[in-house]
Amino acid sequence: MQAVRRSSEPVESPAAGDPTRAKLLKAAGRAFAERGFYATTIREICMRAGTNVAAVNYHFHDKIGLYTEVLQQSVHAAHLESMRDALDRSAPPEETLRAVIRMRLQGMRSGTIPDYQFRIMAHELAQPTPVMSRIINKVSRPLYERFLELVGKIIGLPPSHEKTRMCVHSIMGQIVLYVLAAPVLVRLWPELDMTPAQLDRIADHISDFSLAYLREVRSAHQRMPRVVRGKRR
Amino acid sequence: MQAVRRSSEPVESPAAGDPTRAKLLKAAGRAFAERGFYATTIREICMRAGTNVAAVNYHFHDKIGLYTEVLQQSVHAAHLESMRDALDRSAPPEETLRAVIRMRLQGMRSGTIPDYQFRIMAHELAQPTPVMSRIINKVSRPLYERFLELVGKIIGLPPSHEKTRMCVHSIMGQIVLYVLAAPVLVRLWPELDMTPAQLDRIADHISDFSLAYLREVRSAHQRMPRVVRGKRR
DNA sequence: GAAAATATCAAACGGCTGTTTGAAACTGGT
DNA sequence: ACCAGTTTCAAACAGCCGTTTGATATTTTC
Repeated sequence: MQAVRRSSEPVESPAAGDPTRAKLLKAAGRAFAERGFYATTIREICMRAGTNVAAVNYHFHDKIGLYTEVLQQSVHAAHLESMRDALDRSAPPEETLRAVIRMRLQGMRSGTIPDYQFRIMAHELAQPTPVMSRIINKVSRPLYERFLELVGKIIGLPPSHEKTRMCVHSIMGQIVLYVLAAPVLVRLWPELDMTPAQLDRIADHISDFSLAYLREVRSAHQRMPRVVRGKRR
Repeated sequence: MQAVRRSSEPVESPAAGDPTRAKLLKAAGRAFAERGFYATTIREICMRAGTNVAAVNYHFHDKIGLYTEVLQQSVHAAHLESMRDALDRSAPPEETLRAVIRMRLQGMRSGTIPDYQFRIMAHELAQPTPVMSRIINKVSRPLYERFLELVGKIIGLPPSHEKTRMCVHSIMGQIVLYVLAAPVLVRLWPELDMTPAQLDRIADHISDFSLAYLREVRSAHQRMPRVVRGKRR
């Protein structure tokens, strides 16, 4: 009937001026994080938001339009900025690595925004939606490349070197396990309660675990630096 | 109308004597691995299997009955046996670790049975079904505990020690990343093609990466063994 | 070879899905 | 007080879902 509000509108503030739109985004974020895009129903979102079923189609044109906007707004979340800042800060690289790992794991506390993002990503990994590609290129790639640079600095190899990439993957994997497989881990190890203190202990372990190898690689180069020079891709 | 075949029946052979039952199991395994339990439709399975829609309800009573049997049969897959064997073999623990990691990653080649299992597990992590708990206790827990023993032997700590657990998680995480996040990794690093040769290189990297820290922990104990003795859980 | 048990089939069932509709309730400007 | 523009709402839409039905085909049993 009426001209549907598209994302090209000037208003970008999250909650001001449009209560039902904001309520829908909030409820949708929660719902999508819990059950994924396909399993979440519009009626479920609207019930949580306390709106009519038609509200989604009126404000976001589509179910996937709402989903897109939920992911879009999560891109601009504050914690991502701070993560980028931490990666760009010119502190000693080993220190930066510790800080980033710790930050990522603290973002796992349930109810936080990065927690939502991670859960949505878990659903995307299992059942990709057409929206995923954009998010990867916008969010994951810049972080990934900064991570490559950071680890490359630590081990003394170019960022695009295969070994640098594999080291980054090893660190990412350790973090991702606690996010994606948390329910399984808790079942295997009931004492794992994910309190802030335990998350810090886990973060420290991941740092220690990873730095042991990274230092080994660096000192191996410093002893015989001629072997690995070709900038393999 | 008729007595529905239940799993208590004596016949357990996978493909003999009952073509449509076997066809359904095969098609369902593929479909569930690709799209998960909830997103897979009975009609889709039956179309792939070339049977009538009612066949699923006749042979397995339920959609979830079929799913349960698919998971059940995957438990008895041969590669799990060989994995258990490898973990129980009394070879030097570091060697065993290398072999297990390599085995797990080679099982990632698409189309193999362990690949199916991993993909189904990915869906379970995102959207658990009531069937998951049983599978975790039957499959994951024994492997997890053998893994704890193996790593505990390497670092010289009891299997239930927190550090042992975290080391196991660090190794698991590195492996799991390549399984669960493969599509994202390929997008971030297009040269990652998952050929058997590359999978072996990745497996070797994970072993090297992990053993660097494990050896560090062991030698730290050997130098001052009094510090960490209390069998924390 | 007739009777009984088993297996397959097309068709339909109720229920839930995303989306649309057109009327009603608001809103701010003059 | 009026009216145009915007937002809400109950109701309905077509379509797919898992499951059931009762009739038909197939196999087994004696």
